[in-house]
Amino acid sequence: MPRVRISDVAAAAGVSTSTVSLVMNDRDARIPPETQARVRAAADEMGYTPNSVARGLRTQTTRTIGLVSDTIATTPYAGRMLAGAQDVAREHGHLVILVDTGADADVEREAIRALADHQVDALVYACMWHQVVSAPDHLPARTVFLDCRPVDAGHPAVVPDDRAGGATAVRELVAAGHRRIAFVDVDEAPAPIASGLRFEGYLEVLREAGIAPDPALHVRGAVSAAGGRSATDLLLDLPDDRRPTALFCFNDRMAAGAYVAARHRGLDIPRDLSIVGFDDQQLVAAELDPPLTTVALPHYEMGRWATEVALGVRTPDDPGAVRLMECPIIRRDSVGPPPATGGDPSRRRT
Amino acid sequence: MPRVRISDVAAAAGVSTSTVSLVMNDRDARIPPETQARVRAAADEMGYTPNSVARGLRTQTTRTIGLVSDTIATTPYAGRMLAGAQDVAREHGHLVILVDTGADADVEREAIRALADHQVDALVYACMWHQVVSAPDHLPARTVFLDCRPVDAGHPAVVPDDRAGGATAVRELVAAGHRRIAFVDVDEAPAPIASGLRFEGYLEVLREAGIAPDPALHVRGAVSAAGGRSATDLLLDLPDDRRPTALFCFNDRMAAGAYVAARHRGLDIPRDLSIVGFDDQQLVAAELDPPLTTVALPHYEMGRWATEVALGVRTPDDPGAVRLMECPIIRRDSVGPPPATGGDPSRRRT
DNA sequence: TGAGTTTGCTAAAACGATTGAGCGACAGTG
DNA sequence: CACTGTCGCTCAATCGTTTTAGCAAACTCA
Repeated sequence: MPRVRISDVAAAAGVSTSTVSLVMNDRDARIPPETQARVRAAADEMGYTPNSVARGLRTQTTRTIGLVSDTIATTPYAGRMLAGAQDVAREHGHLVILVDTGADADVEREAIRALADHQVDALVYACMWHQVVSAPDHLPARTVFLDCRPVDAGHPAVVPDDRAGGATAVRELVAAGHRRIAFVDVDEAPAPIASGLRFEGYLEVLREAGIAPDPALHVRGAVSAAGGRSATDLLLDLPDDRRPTALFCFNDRMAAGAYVAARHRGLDIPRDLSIVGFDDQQLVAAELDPPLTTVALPHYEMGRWATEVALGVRTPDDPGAVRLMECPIIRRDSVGPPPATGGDPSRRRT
Repeated sequence: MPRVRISDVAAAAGVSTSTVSLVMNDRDARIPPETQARVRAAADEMGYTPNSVARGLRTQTTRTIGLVSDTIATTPYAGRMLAGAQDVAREHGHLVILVDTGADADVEREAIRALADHQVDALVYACMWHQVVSAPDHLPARTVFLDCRPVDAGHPAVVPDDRAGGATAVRELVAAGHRRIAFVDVDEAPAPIASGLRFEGYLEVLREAGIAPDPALHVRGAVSAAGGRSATDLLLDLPDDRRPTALFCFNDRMAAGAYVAARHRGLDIPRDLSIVGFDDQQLVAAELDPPLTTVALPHYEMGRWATEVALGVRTPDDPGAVRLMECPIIRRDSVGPPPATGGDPSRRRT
């Protein structure tokens, strides 16, 4: 069965297509209720909804937004950004056209072009993780950067507040009574922005608490469980009086490695060692034993924010500035008070 | 700067819009090379690309496909289906409009409507995991089901071959020499389709190998590490001569729980116990220690297949039948030969 | 030379909505 | 009664393409 057009409805209701359009869009109050009712009845009856393509051509607005990302879709990591974007789009009657460029510049250029050709009303340019990008050319006017910031401003951007997140993590540890707190960092080059920022937060809280930072407590490893494990081994090899009682890990996967390292020495978490991670990756943080206390990346909220400003339903408090989104702490069971004695902890598990 | 239209190019090249269109679409061989070159030069110069909305209206084809899913985007699980769909779409010059319904029937209905209004050329209806769904009404003609099968046929569908996948997993264990192989199943009600199918594969291979199935070796637990752990505990509590030497776990998360249970008894994997999982969830399978041998769900391939048939660039070998996609085994380090003796394995770790 | 064919292009009609201008009927007013 | 306003609707243009039909000139051939 072919689609029903506005002219079909018009014929059925005995009016012109103009009238149908006017009624369907509530655009002319002068049309008497009876006629409105008649039109609406006909439309419902026939299951009419306007063809978006035709409408788009006429109104120059398609009720779609483009979402281009480097690898958001193919990776488990940041799906909730997409969910946030999606939800906002739906709330405002928009559809989202997603294109995952696989971080290929040619694909990206082509995608942006294609989205422009499709007349998306807005574009959100998303990255997998917090980074600085050189904004591609020919971006639509309404473009918002998500989880990345363009080198040259000009478009709104939202990223996680990694510094504050780092501070939150460390503050949790300090509040539990720890004073020897290590930062299990990544050793990638160039260092991810998040790394430096979280470290800043770490130092800030140490300063707040009057704890002198010990360079030996800042270790690095690959971004993986294995990397976290070997970095943690370095820490646990320190002499008793310098060994940390708590770890702030760059992310949950590295924290998982820290668990392994601790377990291999018979250390109990959190009795002998407290750990806080970052990212709140369900599959790892919640499944660890004990479940990991961690700082969540506000992916969903960032996705919402970006889409709201792209759609123009929200204006940045401080246009021009990069919006920092708060990273909340998720308390689970990997943080406790430091062990009473500095002595060698039991090698037996309870 | 406003978009450049075909009429701008026509003016610049000193021809009519018809000619420009004809040239751009290679539709009339009678236009002499010089004119073609002139038109193309003008178009390139001005950066002209046709407005997809206008073209869509005229040609009744938008070069977009709709992808509606229950929760594919918001969950780490099946992102690669999306990637497969995306890649195929791009290869054929299409864009994908994604809508995640959150498994809400109203949202779904509305989304399908909206996609139809936008005149998507095809629709793929994706599910998070292999299930039977009652196909919603008013689906576009070119609809394909992905990772689910409609109760009433009528549209092509593709799902993983869970039975064969189960067989593959168990065959791996049999090949390593195991004879007492347990199936750590899920205990959800109703049981997921995959559960029954994988169990069938399990039984099939046992039969092949002349091994009598032992009902005590079929245990169940919640779909989580905790569930896997407690189910495994049941198994490890069995008397020595009935205790399994190998586990086939319903999925990787449960396998992770099995690791925990094994470790708590001082069992080494794979020396004392071999384990194979299912799903190949990177974050868990690859990060376990030792890395988990598992059977992969062919999400990417299914996404590709579904999109190819939706786009009409591939026709199902057997239209009407549900396409079963092979689940390949990913060999890592959690499978080894059974322990030489049936005696009590060491409680010390190496 | 004239008829037919080919060449090189264009006019104009779609596609299906939205929307500003406007028209006829009627009511109200002076 | 003439004039103005309002009401209830419609006309027709428009958005930017694609595509069919076809025109005029050049060419071919008998």
